[in-house]
Amino acid sequence: MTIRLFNTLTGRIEELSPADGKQFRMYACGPTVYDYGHIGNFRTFLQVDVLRRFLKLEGMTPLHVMNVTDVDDKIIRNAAAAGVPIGEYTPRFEKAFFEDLDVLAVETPEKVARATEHIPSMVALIEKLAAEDCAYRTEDGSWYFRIASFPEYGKLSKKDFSGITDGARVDVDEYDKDSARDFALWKAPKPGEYHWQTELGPGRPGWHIECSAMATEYLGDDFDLHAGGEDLMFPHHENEIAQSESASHKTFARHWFHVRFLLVEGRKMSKSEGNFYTLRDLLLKGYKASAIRMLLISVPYRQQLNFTFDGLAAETGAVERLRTFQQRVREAKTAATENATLAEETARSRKNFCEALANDLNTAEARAAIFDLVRAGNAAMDAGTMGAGNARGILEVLGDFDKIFAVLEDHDAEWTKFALQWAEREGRLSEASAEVVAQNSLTDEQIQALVDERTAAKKSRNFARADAIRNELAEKGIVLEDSKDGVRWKRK
RNA sequence: GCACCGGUGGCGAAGUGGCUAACGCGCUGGUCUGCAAAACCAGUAUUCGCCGGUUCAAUCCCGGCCCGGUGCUCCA
Repeated sequence: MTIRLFNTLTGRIEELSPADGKQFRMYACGPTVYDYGHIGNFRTFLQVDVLRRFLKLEGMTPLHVMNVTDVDDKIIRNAAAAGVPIGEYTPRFEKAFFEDLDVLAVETPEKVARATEHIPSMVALIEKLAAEDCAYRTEDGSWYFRIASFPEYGKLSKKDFSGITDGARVDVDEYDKDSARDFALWKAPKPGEYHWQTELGPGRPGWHIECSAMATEYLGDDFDLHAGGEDLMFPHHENEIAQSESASHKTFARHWFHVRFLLVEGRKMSKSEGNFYTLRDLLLKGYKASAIRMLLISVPYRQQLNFTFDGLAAETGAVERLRTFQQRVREAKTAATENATLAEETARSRKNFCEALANDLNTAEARAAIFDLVRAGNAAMDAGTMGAGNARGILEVLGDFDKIFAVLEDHDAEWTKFALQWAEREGRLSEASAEVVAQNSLTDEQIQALVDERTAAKKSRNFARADAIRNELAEKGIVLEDSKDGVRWKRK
């Protein structure tokens, strides 16, 4: 199937295919590991995950490179405040970041590249730029990119820089608003600052050169797609293009994929608004990992997403419905004859699902296609008209759905427990909601023992005792489900 | 200020120049149950921010206005 995706560079929806016909080479800007990731960060990583998973479903092999920025102004500042070298400051946040990706079922890219481990590539690239007369050194020993040497500057973000002054420059990542100016490639160390001793002189790399150097090292001068959050379009990605194309004289990334920001309860997420949430904040509040993934995925990437707690609760229910359905199809007694209508509906669901994703990654429609199948399947099972072939077909479609959405397997309880243990280690257990703590105050074995006692009480028609146990568990957020073949329980 | 995106039922949200305006949650009714819960089924927007215009026909195209958001500065 032809995959069509919006390309920021051309402003059009275009066909997506690997240049070499087989391996899809993509680069995605990763985290700056100076703090825990927030849900806005993860929306971007999740949408890139959906993209790479869909490429795989369509038979392509991704070669996906992601950087980890482990040296920049913020890291230097925070590490100094904590009184440790940056090399001791970043590992815990990098570790936390990858743990969070696991929680959200985000696949690990084929290659993860740390900035501090690629200094020589960056130095080589800057030397190349200097040879091309696109980079120059200043009195303090820093190196800058000469924007005036790259007439196409602004082609990604559609900005007009024709009036740019040659030689105007800024030396830090964070600076006061002025005009766009030459950006730093290499920053000379301030007194006492950590630095590398290189052919360029002592210093550390600028933020933009890192991605250019590492993308080129692993993917070559030109590759299929470059991804990131919408805010990175300018200046970060614009600068990457300027550096890379000035050095290689080739088109850097053919396709640019930008994920829109999310709002929280209708407002921009910010610490001052009090609506700033890390993944771990949400787990400690009792929201399930699968619901968070589902919510952040369900709104197409080019659309602003309004993240709300009502929405999160709704997605919990939606995931539950899908899981219950899968379980029911697996265990259903099938009819002797196949249901032609149901087979048709199953095929249509699968077709709609793929077509929706192929159409600029419309996850909302893809998801709707699966719920259509849930309804049709349940109705057929109610009527006792689902054949064994029907069941196989439905499970196959659910399997494909889950290759993208990855929410059917239930790891929620273990991730919640993981977050609680982390909070305990960090002395942050007080941030957990009372309900989450209560839910995890009993072990699975203790719960099962109570459930068994209730079943026995029911059998001897001691409903008072049975109801007392049910209430006791309910108070701890544990719900029971009576069915013909026994009792199931779960943490709500 | 300049540039850009969006405003669809109680909430989240898809979509289309004319056909029943998806889907999830919620709500209401039903099936099931010792009673519940869970599960399942069914119903649930004559209407798509406001005002004009184009058109035989507009929620969808054009213009203006109002509201929310984003970029222009570190940010996913």
